[in-house]
Amino acid sequence: MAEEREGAYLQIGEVAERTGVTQRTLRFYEEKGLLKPPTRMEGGFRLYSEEDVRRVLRIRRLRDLLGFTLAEIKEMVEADEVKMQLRAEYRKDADAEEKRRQIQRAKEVTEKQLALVRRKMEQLAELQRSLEEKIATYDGWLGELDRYIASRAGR
Amino acid sequence: MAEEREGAYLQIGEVAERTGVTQRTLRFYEEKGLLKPPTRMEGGFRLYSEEDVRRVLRIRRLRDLLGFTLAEIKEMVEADEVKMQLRAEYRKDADAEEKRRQIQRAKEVTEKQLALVRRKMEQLAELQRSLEEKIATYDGWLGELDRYIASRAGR
DNA sequence: ATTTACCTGGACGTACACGTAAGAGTTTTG
DNA sequence: CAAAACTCTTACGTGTACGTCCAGGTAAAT
Repeated sequence: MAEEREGAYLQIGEVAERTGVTQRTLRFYEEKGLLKPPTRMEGGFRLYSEEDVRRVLRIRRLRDLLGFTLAEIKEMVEADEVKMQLRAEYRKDADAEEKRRQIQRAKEVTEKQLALVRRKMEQLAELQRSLEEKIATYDGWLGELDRYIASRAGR
Repeated sequence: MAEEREGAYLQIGEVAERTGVTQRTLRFYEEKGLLKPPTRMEGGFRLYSEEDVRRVLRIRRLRDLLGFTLAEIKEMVEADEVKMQLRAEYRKDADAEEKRRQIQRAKEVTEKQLALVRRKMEQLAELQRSLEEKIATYDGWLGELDRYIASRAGR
């Protein structure tokens, strides 16, 4: 097996294990632009960082639990890239007006996502309420039935 | 064109229009058991009820906004069927123990759905929080930038 | 009665998100 | 250094959720 914890760089197999996705999925995400091409060994093996692992986990959460498509997730990931980019050159102060426009754009994208998330939460809350109501109905029925069964047995 | 509002029975075209899905999708849902086979005219044309329309809308909400798969939605719809069924013969009292088991089962299914919904809501809340934080960061940057730009203009 | 709009089942096509297999190369281990 | 374990690219396959097209039957309006 591969050496353990070599400087914090992980091969695709270990990333797959840690994130619970297959190697195919990792290559697929790279192909689709969801993961930036990782560094490689001389032989061509991919070397991932812990940051990459976190990103994969985030992608899966957005997909599995929240039902976003990979296209939507890609947008979000790209918005993150912009943020990192801006943060990195924040001090370098190249053309303040241009930077302002970029930030404004990134903010608008984020606000759209937020609006979407809020809509989803409202819908989920409604669904939650109706499910709780349903369970209450079942409990009521069960109680009645149990009383009925008990009364029959008692006779 | 077809007659307007004939006794509250709708043809597939009108249901499609009202629900925003295609006729193909309606037939597909029927094929997959998400919609019970509707009544037909002598000629074979499907006749839907308002109840059917509501069900379609519910299916779409579960799919589009909450990201459930049709298989999951089918389970939910079937649980509803059971509930309707039970409600209908609630008074008829045939075998109380058997009915108890059915209700218990339906309740368990509903509880699983509820647990899933709660997990999704937690994740969404977390995402919401991080998005709000991101926007705050952008706002901070914008404020700084604007002050900088103003100070430059003032000089 | 005929046009016109609508519907039917069946079959093939498609976009998304990967799965799986093949054959060859690379790295690690004994 | 050779076997074992891992990874590489390429390419075709799969399940889901429909879209699209077809030939032909049905319904409503003129």
